[in-house]
Amino acid sequence: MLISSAHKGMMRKFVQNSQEDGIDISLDQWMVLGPIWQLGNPSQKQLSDICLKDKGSITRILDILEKKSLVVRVADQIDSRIKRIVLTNNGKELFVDAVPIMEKTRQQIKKYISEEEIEIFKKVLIKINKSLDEEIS
Amino acid sequence: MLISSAHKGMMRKFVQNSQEDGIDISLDQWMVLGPIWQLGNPSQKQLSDICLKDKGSITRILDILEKKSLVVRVADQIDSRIKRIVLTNNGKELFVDAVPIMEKTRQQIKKYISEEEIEIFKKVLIKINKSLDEEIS
DNA sequence: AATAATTAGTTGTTGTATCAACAATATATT
DNA sequence: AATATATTGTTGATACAACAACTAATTATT
Repeated sequence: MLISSAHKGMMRKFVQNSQEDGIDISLDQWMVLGPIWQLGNPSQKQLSDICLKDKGSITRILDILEKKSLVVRVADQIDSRIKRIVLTNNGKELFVDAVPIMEKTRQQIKKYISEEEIEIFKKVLIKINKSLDEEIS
Repeated sequence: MLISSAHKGMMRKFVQNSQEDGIDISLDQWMVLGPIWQLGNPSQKQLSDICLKDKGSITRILDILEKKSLVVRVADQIDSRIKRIVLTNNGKELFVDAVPIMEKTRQQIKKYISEEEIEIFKKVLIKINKSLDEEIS
């Protein structure tokens, strides 16, 4: 319950901050856009692995990002099953604009939390994720 | 990202455990069913407050729960705007069956985590939620 | 008592999630 | 080379989210 609430709250906060700065993007769209930036021109498969989202979800988020002309799909020359995702100039701009908002949100959230606490917090999250992975396999 | 991943993983785990035991319920449905049990016959407003969900979401989840005949809506005698949510016998049964699954899931997740770590983890989550509340008001 | 403001619940819209079925292309097997 | 298997992406179904517009009923105001 607490996790759910914190998770939701953080998402809401980020979107809210973005809108205050006139950027129209959802957190999910952001969470896909980020990895596209970092990975170069990833395939949708890579994105779905990194973003922890279903292929189907990625397809639909990319549909939206493409409609907003932030991104284009380019068929891979070698393996024509693969579509590589390329940021448009629009997309790059938006990304650059959004970075400080991300940072601002992070600061707002961490305001009352010490470094040690954050370390332990992260450790626990990682452990939780590890336990879950174990059971799945 | 970590929080998102842990949150998703835990939800998945619970649903998976439920299905293994032949119970067909989503975590969201469960998260509404629980409070109905605890609060007696709550109004939908109470549910939406406690579950941290929109009124609209509650309406639709209850639609589903009613279709599965786990729950019925009963108009309040005094204030006829209010609908009180009542568990059917089916609903009560399912609830009782699901409790040990919840517990099992909790144990699986906490396996490698010490009590102290959990305490700090909770504290951080509460702080995060508090920071977020602050900014909203 | 009549009107205004508030509250409870429903419904529509848009965005997203998972799951499953499917098409197209690549790779492995024999 | 022909068939079987696996992989990538799309699509449809169902479940959920936030937000906003709306109805019906209750409470406050004047």
